[in-house]
Amino acid sequence: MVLKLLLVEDDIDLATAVIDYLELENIQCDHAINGLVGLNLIEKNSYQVVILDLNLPKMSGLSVCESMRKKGIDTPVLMLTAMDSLQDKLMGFEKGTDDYLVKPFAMKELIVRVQALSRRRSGQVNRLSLLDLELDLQKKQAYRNELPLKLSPIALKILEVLMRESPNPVSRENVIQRVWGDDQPDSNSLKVHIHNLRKQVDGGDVTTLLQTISGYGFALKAAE
Amino acid sequence: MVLKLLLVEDDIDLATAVIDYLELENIQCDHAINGLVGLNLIEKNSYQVVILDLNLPKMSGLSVCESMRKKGIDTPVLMLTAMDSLQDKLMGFEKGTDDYLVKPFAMKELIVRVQALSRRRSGQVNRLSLLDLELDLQKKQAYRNELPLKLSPIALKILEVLMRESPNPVSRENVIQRVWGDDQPDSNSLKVHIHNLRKQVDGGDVTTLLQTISGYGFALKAAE
DNA sequence: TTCTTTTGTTAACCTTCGCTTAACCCTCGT
DNA sequence: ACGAGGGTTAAGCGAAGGTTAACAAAAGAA
Repeated sequence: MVLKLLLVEDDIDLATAVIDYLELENIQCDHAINGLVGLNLIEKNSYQVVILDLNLPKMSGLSVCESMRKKGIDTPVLMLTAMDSLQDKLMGFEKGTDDYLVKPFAMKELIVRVQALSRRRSGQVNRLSLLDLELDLQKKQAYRNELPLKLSPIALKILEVLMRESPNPVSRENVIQRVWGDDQPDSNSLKVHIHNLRKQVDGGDVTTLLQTISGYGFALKAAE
Repeated sequence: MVLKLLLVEDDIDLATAVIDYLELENIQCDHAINGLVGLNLIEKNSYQVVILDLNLPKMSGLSVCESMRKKGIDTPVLMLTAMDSLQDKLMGFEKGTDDYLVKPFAMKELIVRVQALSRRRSGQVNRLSLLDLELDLQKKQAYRNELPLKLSPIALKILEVLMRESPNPVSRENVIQRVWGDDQPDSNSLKVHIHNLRKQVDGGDVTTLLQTISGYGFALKAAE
């Protein structure tokens, strides 16, 4: 699955170095030059992880983090900082930061920390389950009520994304981004795949799990 | 919310120190003396976070982490280590570790890292509440008295605006601006949405929360 | 290779539901 | 009494979502 990050950093040299390095690892990374621009991008697009510099023009990394949390965006945040004082770290965690990295840092460490943050939502664990719905990522096979479902590769990916976020909803854009990455179909392809997925998951005589959140996206959970 | 952790650590002094400190913060913590015992506990019980020492008798922290991941348990893991080499960290992240802490560490930092790890899982990131009225921004779902309300996207937005300002009133213009932005409807649309919102929020046999401030706008608060 | 099967995309069509609109009602103050 | 501010209701429209089938592309099998 495609990783997409946002780096908010005013030091151009550092930023390009990071982005270049990430590219080598096949990780796509947008860049914002200050906190305000960053916050706008975060609201508009959906990222797997956001990397924030602590000291930014216009709006500090902490404020950005605080604002996005208040808006209900819970994308994992990795904070970059020149300082190593405990106080700073504590402050950051209070505002909803997920991890810290002290400058200067090794590129490789940045990568693995980013991956650790995103993994919680993608990879590593190979069996997901929700009630009687199960997904074996090794076998690339899903089951409902022990019975195997017949899912196309894309349907499987969509199911994976939804199960990772369950019971929270995922926006259409977010699903599309995480399933197709950048060459996205320009039609109602998602609708069709959701339809097929639904037929398999909720097809039998069972409680429906795949819910539509009007004007937003979809969620996997038992109806309330 | 009550946090329940497992600490796997062979250094008894360190372990008791940690557990005592956690207790002060009202965090409950089980203790395992070696990797094998730890792994068994992890399988049997369910923890919000597991704290693993890297060097353990019987079975190293890394192996424990690897094993639990292979079994499909995706509880967040915080690894404690005496070493600070990049290699060790990389190795750990590969096996599915979520975070690292180098000994010696400040207790306070341990706490916040544990909290950061657990927060991510339980989705308690953003919830607004006023008495028995709650709004989960993640789930895009509001509750009154634990019961889910059926709200349209616009009603939800209005509710969010009012809850953020509660108990202060918000002017009509302000609500309209924040909900519709620039292409505003030129009719009594707001009236209708408020009406629908009211039906859901104050519909049951409960104290009314959505008050009209005559000549100005609306406020969410208990009537006086 | 060639034929077959699976999978993904597209577009046309249908259905449902949310939003706007307008008409009407109620109440209160002057 | 009547006008203004606010509340209620229902109709209609349009967009969002769901369904279906045809075609294209890719992957397998022979």
